[in-house]
Amino acid sequence: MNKVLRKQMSSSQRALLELREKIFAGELAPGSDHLESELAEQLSMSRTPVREAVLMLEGQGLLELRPRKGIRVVPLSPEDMEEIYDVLTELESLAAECAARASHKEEDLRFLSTAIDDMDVAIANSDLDAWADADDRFHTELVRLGGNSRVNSIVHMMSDQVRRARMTTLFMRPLPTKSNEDHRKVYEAIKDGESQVARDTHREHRLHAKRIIVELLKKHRLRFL
Amino acid sequence: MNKVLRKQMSSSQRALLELREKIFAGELAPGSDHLESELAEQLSMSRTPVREAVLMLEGQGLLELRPRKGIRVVPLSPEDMEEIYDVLTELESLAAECAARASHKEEDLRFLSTAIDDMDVAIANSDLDAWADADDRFHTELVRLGGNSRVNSIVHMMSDQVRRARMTTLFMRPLPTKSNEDHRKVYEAIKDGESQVARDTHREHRLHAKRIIVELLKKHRLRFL
DNA sequence: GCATTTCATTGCGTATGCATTAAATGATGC
DNA sequence: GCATCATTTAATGCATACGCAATGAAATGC
Repeated sequence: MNKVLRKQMSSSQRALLELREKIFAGELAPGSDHLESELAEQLSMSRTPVREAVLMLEGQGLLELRPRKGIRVVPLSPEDMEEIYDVLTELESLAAECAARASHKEEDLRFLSTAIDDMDVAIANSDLDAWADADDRFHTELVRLGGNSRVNSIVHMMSDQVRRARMTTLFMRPLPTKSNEDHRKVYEAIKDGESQVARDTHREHRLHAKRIIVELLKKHRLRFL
Repeated sequence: MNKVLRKQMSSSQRALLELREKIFAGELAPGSDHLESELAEQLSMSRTPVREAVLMLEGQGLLELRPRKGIRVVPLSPEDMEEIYDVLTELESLAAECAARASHKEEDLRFLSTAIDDMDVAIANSDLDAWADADDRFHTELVRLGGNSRVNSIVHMMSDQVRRARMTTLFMRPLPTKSNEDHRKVYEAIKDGESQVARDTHREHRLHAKRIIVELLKKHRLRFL
């Protein structure tokens, strides 16, 4: 995130952003507890804006407020992952359906196709970070094209909740070579306005991804991420 | 809400509850703007806990913060209603599917069947308030039985967002006599563990309800509720 | 008149300090 | 030793104060 933009930001905004980053980076470890005053010092500001940021992050499911026990970075159990993937499956499928129905012009779908191409390249280079980035862009853009702002924000919220865990599992699973076929099918369906196909294809894609992740977590006995 | 419990509540909690009530009751009108200090005075507390409550309510989509313009009670357009109903359709269908798959014992489903019976009674008495209450309980319980805590909280959030509008439309539409047939079908499917039937039936039920509401809003040219 | 600048107002963002209350510690009785 | 109660500690919840910055009004220039 741009440091220049940050200068003219309110302290609460800064707290929000920096806490998010620290959470995603694992700098604030999952399951760890922190005091308001401690976080305030880390961010070199008073408790007030920190409290506000923490409240918002609690609403987004990233922190848990336990008065006098500490502010906990919520850890994810495999069951939580299942919950989240189920929500993502339903809402992204809806988004795919709506995107197809909206009959977008091909140029509106450029971001989507670029993301798909980037994933191909990333896989060819075995570049997992690049793949994850492109995959993120695909899903973000898909949901944006769906045009439902609630779906959009919920999906982003859920994606944020699994962000940390995703980084971990990404390097444990086999290269997602086949997954881009699904992405292409979804793309084509949207382009051709085949809403039912878009929906069903994406749904299958997501259900499959969920199964892989859940088995992975079970196999490696990862209880909290 | 119990007044005794409220005594031992923190001011922020009280602010949260009372603002919610005022919003649902229309005492804070949709689209209206308010200053922090104004709300603080109404609730006879300082700005600090009000700010905290307002932040949380913003996160729940009930308020919109527009610094120096006022805190706006977000109004719902017909498009917003469509968005919300679409989310509810997907997530409640998922919940129905999961509830069926979870193979609950019949006694676990008692709340559900009671709610259905209550709707029958309410319809027989043409008691719309009682019907709305029972319908609410049905959907709440359905989602609870689904066992996905994220689905649960999202559905509650969306239901809160449409709460006001629902009250209005409720009295404009014909008595929902047929709708209880759907509820019963969903109930039976859950009891018998037929997850696909539960899902599809509830989905149809919701899609139908959405169509009715949307047409109603169009017909009456209700632009903001 | 209309546009532009200046100025006053005031709502908000943040820091700070105090009151509250939950947890931890120690004291007392059994 | 162990349980119970008093005491201490310290983190939170809230009120308050203050400065900044945005907004609207007034004043000035064109």
